[in-house]
Amino acid sequence: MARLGYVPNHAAKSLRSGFTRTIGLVIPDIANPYFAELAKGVEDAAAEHGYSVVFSSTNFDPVREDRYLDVMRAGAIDGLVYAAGAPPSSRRLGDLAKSFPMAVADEELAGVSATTITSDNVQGGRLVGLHLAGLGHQRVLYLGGPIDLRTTHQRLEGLRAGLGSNGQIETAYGDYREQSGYDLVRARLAVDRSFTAVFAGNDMMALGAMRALTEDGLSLPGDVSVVGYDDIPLAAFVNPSLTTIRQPVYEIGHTAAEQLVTALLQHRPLAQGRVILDVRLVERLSTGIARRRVSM
Amino acid sequence: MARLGYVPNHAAKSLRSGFTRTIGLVIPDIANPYFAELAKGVEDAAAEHGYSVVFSSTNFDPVREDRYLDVMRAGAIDGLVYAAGAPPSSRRLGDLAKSFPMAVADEELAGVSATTITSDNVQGGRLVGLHLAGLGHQRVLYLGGPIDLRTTHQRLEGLRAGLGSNGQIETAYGDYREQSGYDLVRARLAVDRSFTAVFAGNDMMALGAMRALTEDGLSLPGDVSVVGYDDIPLAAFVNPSLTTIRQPVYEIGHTAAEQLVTALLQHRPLAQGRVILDVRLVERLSTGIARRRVSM
DNA sequence: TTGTAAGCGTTATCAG
DNA sequence: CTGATAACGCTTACAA
Repeated sequence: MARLGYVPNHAAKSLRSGFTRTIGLVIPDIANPYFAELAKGVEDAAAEHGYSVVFSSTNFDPVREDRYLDVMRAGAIDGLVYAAGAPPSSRRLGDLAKSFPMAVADEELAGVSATTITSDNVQGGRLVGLHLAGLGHQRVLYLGGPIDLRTTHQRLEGLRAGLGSNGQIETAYGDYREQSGYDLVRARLAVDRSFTAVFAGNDMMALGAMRALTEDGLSLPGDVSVVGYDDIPLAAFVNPSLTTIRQPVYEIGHTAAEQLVTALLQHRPLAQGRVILDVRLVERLSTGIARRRVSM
Repeated sequence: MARLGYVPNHAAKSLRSGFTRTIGLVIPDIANPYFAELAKGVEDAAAEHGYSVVFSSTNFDPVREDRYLDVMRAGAIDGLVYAAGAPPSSRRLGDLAKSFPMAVADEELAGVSATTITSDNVQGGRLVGLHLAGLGHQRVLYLGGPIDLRTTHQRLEGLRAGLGSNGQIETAYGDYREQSGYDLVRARLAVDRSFTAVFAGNDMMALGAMRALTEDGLSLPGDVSVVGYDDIPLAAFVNPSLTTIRQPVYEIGHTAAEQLVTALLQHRPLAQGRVILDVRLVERLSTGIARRRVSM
């Protein structure tokens, strides 16, 4: 009978069943290609199971985050993929995770014990360390991301391990934007020119670092090698092309949503596990043999 | 009082009121930076009015588009921002637009009389034509996007007008991907080397064109000038940096959602208007004075 | 002013 | 096994 185009009303169905077949996705910024790719993974996984995705770019705006908590409490979504980092403000989210199905992607939220899907940040750092050590680098400038993110420390930890006991690491922390990579390198060059390699917390900061180094008259990778993180599309196009760590960001999003949705469909609580996906080094032209160290 | 954290149930509210305070967004691919920026505009405008956004990347997949029609008919969303171009398959969408609040962004859907928000594609083409004519170019290779999109023809029309009566235009049509720009230029070079400039339908095709030209031993912009369209972030970073038309894509998304949501809030049908936003030429290093024409 | 009842469209349950 | 009924949580209208 109902093949004259009958479609059950969504609101009534939700009211009756308690489920909306919709999940939320919270990210810092959809226009950031890294998170756009993650969103794509989330949406694909959701669609495979008949779920829709409502997304929210928070920009770390507490107002916008709060609005989302209301959406959750109103039962407008059945679960949440949270990939917006860990602003100290949203500690409230931690409590909520206990009672609301939630998968955390891309970052480990301090104090939140939900299923977490990340890539192997320690391994990423280690691959960079091994690569640089293999090229003879011993003095490395590490341009970390936000200092309150765990990934920032994990990548440093890996770098230390990969570089070995002869390595000497200077650290500085930025905010993942191109300008901050530029600023940090300029500031560093003013006091210390002994490093032969820069490892940046993401590709945008690496680009900023390259800009600062080039402006200073240094050649890449002749004088200084640069390594990024993420492998955004830009990385292959800049000059010199950027050696970087490729994160399986689509997979991160896909896995997070997959875990969430299958748990939802089975009326089963989310396992409080950790999924750690592999990363790999993409070797391009921004890294090369270390120059002999010049005396300061 | 209800200030111990009471939040009205969303499904019940929707069932009763008939409105969900949610709009849909249909785009071809969220991982495409152009559409990600558009999505950001949509979400910002929606959030300003308390609306949520569920998005769907269709990839022009008819199955996924059909699923969306059901979501609409189920009343899960109050309206739709459609920015997924005009695949011939979805003519059905045209009928639906008559009965469902829908704003069309970025493209004019043939036969769909909804509010349409685009940038001024004729003007974009004209700016390119004037720019190239001013540099002495007369023979231009136009690498259009999909031939069934109106924008493809509008930009050509503008180019013709801007170039003036001395201009000679060869045309070829691709699919907006880097590879198609590459392929079209290679094919063209095999039969005709008289053009001194290439105008590509988007930046990705322009990059492909640059690759093909460079591989052929031509210098940019010494031998051939290249102009793109969109001004994606990559455009500023490639070598030589790409002269291109900047579309206000965030504005397109924002305006589309704004129109949709305000109409919804006022229980008023969407005006069947056209909003055409201005574009501008971003002059970079991929265009220069036309070389003296070499004989074939 | 405050309170009660009906109905939105489903689905699950229970009686026939 | 088929068919009527109640309940999901809210809002609006009407009665007290």
